[in-house]
Amino acid sequence: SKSTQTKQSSFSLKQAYWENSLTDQSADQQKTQSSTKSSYLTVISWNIDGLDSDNVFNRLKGLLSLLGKHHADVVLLQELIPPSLKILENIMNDYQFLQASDEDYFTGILIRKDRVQFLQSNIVKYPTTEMGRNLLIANVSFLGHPLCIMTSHLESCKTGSQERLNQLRRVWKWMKEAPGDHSVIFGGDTNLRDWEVKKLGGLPDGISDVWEMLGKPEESRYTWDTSINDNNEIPNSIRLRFDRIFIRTAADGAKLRPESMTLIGLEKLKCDYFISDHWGILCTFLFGASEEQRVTD
Amino acid sequence: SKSTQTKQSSFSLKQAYWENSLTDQSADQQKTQSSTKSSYLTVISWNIDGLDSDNVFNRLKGLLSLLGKHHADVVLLQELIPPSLKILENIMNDYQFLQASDEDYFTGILIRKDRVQFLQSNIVKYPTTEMGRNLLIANVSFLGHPLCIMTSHLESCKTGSQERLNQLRRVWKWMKEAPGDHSVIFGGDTNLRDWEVKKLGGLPDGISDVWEMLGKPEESRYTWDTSINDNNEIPNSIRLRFDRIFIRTAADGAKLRPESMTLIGLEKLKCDYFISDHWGILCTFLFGASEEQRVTD
DNA sequence: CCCGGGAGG
DNA sequence: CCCTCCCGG
Repeated sequence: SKSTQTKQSSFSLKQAYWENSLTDQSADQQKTQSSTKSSYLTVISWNIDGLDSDNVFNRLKGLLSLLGKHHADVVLLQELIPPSLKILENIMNDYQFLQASDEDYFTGILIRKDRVQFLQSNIVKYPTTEMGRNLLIANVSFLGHPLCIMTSHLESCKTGSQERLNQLRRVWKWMKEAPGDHSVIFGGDTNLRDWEVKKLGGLPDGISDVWEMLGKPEESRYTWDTSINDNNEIPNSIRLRFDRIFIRTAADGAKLRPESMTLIGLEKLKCDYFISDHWGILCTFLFGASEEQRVTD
Repeated sequence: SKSTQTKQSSFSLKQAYWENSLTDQSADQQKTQSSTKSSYLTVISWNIDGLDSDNVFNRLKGLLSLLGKHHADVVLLQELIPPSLKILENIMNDYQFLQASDEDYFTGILIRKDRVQFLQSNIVKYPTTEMGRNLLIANVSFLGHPLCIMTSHLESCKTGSQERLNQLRRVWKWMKEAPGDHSVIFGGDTNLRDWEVKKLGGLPDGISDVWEMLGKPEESRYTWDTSINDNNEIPNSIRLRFDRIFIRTAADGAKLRPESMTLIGLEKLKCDYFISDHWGILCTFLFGASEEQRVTD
């Protein structure tokens, strides 16, 4: 019956999320993954391609499996759609959900409740977007550190360049104007091409690109890569670094420092499809002493 | 019979050219048009849209009619094609013809033999053109003044911007490096947008845009204007100053000075079509004293 | 030879 | 959500 199927489906999704969840014990042995006690802040940013209606169930299951496995402190999602959001909310009940809209597709910030304390949130409009895009901001506290978390899905396509750069300037402005005691992390699908950032004169003072800070590792460069990802059936091999993490360290207090960045969602599902046409970014951060100081401790 | 038709057609074209030719007497009364004795140098530059195969005969007849009427000293044509060139050469036998190629479409310089003495010519390649474009140069003598005449059809379309600017730099370089005793006139279809010239830092020292020198007259600004010209059936009204005349005055000797610029080909033919999708530019120049000196003579 | 949108690769 | 080509406006 439909009812039985639905229950089975629901169970299957719950299982995908919870069966892979790391116990605190196993997580403690893996510094790039989160446990209740870890001092690492872990962040995932991922455009989950909610506009693609193919293999939705399998992809959602794959997504839940990876989100359960990594159990990140903060999850930034782009292209959420109402039905998927509802399911994620229902299953990932250890997270607090913030959403930037409730119609069409939108971004969300997921906060792991046992690790991160929610303080307040804000939705910033892009006045000239033609695609309903905006900036979602959450102020939170992590191990006593005030954090400003932001996500956005900047205007898409090459033709959206002008508007995209308007939006990027606005993002950077909000990052710069966040309270001085806050560390600021922006993660999202920027749709940026490198020449566009160059056109703006590069990153503004005080804002850094986490991928660059980590030495531009080639293996986590391209987050949209049709040489591997064939969800969109694009015959040409095109690789772009659409998804980016920016940080601004707090003026006072412990300094936020990126430790690692890896891509997730690289494995094909059994249905011969990827979870999304974008890879996800999994990023870890530490507060406090510099690398040198920490090593000599 | 076909033979009769051809003869009639040929006669019709010859008539179009010669019947409108000004006599020296009437021309002397119109300073903007050329007579054998006039000290005005008259130049026409025109992209005659050889790639449009509609109404070819009528358009050629209209072209010949206008070229006969103005009887310019120098005619710079873009988008000549072999069959049209052959006809023009045959009928306009009072001109010497230079052509930049003999296949596809190409530019030409027509020199009125009783007024302008041909010295030499040169074809300069654009190494990276994807449209077979080049620069055609003629060194001539007009009333004892050495002149360097240039024409080109720079890379077309918005997408050709980068290559077009490469070509423009090359044109300007050749203008600057012409012998110091020569006045240099470039006329052609530059396909330029104003922002592109701005991007290059404006016109280089020593090179002037004739339309600007004449005070930017609004009535001869746009040489490609779909608000009037419907040859291309473009419903949007778009007006661009694609066709331009540049000059560089000689370092020594009499200085070349533009006197007037008007657009030609603005009238529709009986077949409800224009001669070209571009207007032609008719320009007059004078050598010698400045305006003030000449007036007080 | 403008612009934008849609299809196909 | 890449690119190019084609078509209609």
